[in-house]
Order: sequence, then structure tokens, then C-alpha cells
Amino acid sequence: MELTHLDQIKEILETGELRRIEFEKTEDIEIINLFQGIYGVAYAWYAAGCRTLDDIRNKKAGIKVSEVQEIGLQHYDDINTRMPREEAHEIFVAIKETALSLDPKLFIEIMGSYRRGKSTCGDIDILITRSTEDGKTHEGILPTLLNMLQTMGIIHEHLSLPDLSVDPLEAVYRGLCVRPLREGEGPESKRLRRRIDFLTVPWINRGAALIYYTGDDIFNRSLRLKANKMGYSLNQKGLSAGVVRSPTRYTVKLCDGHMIASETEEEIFRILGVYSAAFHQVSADYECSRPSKVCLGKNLTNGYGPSKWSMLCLPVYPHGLLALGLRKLGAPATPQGRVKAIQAPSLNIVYTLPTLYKR
DNA sequence: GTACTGGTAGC
DNA sequence: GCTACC
DNA sequence: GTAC
Ligand SMILES: [Mn+2]
Repeated sequence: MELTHLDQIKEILETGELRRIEFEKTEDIEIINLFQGIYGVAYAWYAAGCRTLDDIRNKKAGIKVSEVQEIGLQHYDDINTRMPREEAHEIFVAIKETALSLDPKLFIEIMGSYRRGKSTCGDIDILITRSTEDGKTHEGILPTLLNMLQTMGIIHEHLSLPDLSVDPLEAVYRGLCVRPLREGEGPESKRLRRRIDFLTVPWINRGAALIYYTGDDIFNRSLRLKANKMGYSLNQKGLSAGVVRSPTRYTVKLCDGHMIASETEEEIFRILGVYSAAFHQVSADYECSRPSKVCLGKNLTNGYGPSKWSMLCLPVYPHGLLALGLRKLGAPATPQGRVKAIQAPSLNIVYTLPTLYKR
């Protein structure tokens, strides 16, 4: 008998894993995943006929490789090796100390997989903001901090620099770093390059930024989908009501609406009805920790078009639902083309926030 | 039978 | 429009 | 496909 998605979810919740797991191993996905480890282009290179990293290094098919992509190629193995949680911690401690030396009132947190409690981290994500109660802000901090970290030999290559001309309080940085030297270590000691990202936001947006930057990606999509169904819109700045979108071009906003929550995670979760053991006493059929992805492969049949789908992941989510990542076969094997969210509200699943969320 | 599918930034 | 972030 |  065929297992339904609901059966599979229950099995995962009850056993922690799903038997009969089959990874999606098709040539295009494998190669595009390889190329996505570079930074910058993946599907386009596959479409141009490249199949190996050397094809790209040799500029096969006349492809153009930017400066940033050359950096990605050069450090390919380093940046595609996950670091132990402890190394992320070491790097963050050094950065936090440097940042606080510039302004002791900065709010600086390590986000992403570290904040989700993972034992290894693919990169380091750092959120910076600052209380405005004394009339000051974190304006100008990030460029100064980046310069200092470069001088200290922590930050090495830049991949993407912030554009501060729109709002100097909002900045996104992407680059490569190494951990600080340990006691007794000389500069010759081998340290792997690590991907590092910084995000700065206005103080008022910190709650929404915490949610966004903690992730994971599917959790964010899932939460934003729920917000939409409730007539709201959620982004990294806040939760808004009254957003009106163009029916033809969905991303075009006809009306921005007004922000109803942004300063704390709790307020946003509360409005969205996402109860967490950290904030509320709740009863539920299941409790689960922040989503863990389970990869599996399965062909599904449906009513429209090419009828085969492959299921990529099955994370378990809060607000009594789950999301499945699906790719329609024949669709471009980009992350965008690959993922589709489906919900199962009949399962009453409670999402337990990591202890980091408590107060 | 119909509705569902994140939102934004940089280039 | 593509690639990136979560 | 799954939810309603
Ligand atoms: Mn990151």
C-alpha cells in the first residue's frame, strides 16, 4: 500500500526518520549543485554546456567568469566544507569583541544554522543593530568593522559589498573569512576559508530580522505563506496588514499596507498564531524542534502537465502544518524552480523554539 | 471542483 | 531575469 | 500533489 504524505510525516515524527529514502540523483541536479558551490552562477553554466568545475575554470563554451566567481572557484573546497559549531563560535566572539569596541551598545548576534542549534554550520550569519533610546544608531559601523576585521586577518575576500546610499542603517555584506589564531598558533597554521554574511537593520525591525535570519529557508516560506493566508505580509522588516499586490505581477505592490509588528519575534509569532513552547503552554499531537530536512525521492502523479514530481525534502513545521519541497520534472533545476510548498494543516504540530528564544 | 506556492537585494 | 540570503 |  502506498504511503500518503501524512503517513510519511507521522513516521518521521515518530521514528525520527523515514525508511525507503531515495535522494534525487539526476545529472542536472548533481552538476548544478556542484556549480552552486562557487557563488554567482549555476544553471546558466549548465545550460551553456559546462559539466565540471574544470569546464568553468577553462571558460568552456566561452562563458564569462567574474572576479567574485574566480574567488569562489579558488576556495571551492574550503567554502563547501561545513565548519564545526565551535569554530563559528570562535569567529563570532572575535567579531563581537571588535564590534563592541566600536560601540558597546551594539546589538550583535550570530544567526542562521548556529542559532538553530546545528552542530555544524555552512557559513556564519551576523545580525547587527542598535537601540535608539539614546538617540544614536549603528550608522557607519559596518564599513568600519569590516576594515578592522580585514586588518586583523579575519576577513579576507569580499563577494558583495553593501549599498548604503538608500538607507545607511540597512546593509548586506557577503565575504570570506578565517577563524582567529588560537593560543600558540603561528600565522602559518592552515585555516579554511569560511563564508560570512552580515546584515544590519534599523532597531525597530529587529524582531522580523531575527526571524528571517534564523530561518531556515523553508521555515520562512512557510511562515510567510501563513501570513499571506491571514491577510498579512511578512518580510525581514516586519509583519504588515493591508498589502495589495498586482494580480498580474505578484511581486508588484499596489499598496504597501502598514506595519503591525516588527520589534520582537514573540509579537510576530503571536499574531500569526505560531505558538512556541518557549512562549506559551500548548497542547498538541506532536512536538518537534526547528525543522530538519529529510530528503526522499518519489514520483507522484497529478492532473496537470508532466505528471512526475520529485520530492526533495520534508521539513516539519509549526502552525500545524508542514511543507514539502517539490520540483516539477522538466522545470529548471534552479532552487526557485525546484521548490513548491504544500501544507497539511490537519496535523497539529507545535514548533518548539530553541532555548535561545527564551526571553 | 478549486486554490495553493516567500520576499527582498544586488547585479 | 538570475543568483543570492534565510 | 494535498486541503477544503
Ligand atoms: Mn549566510
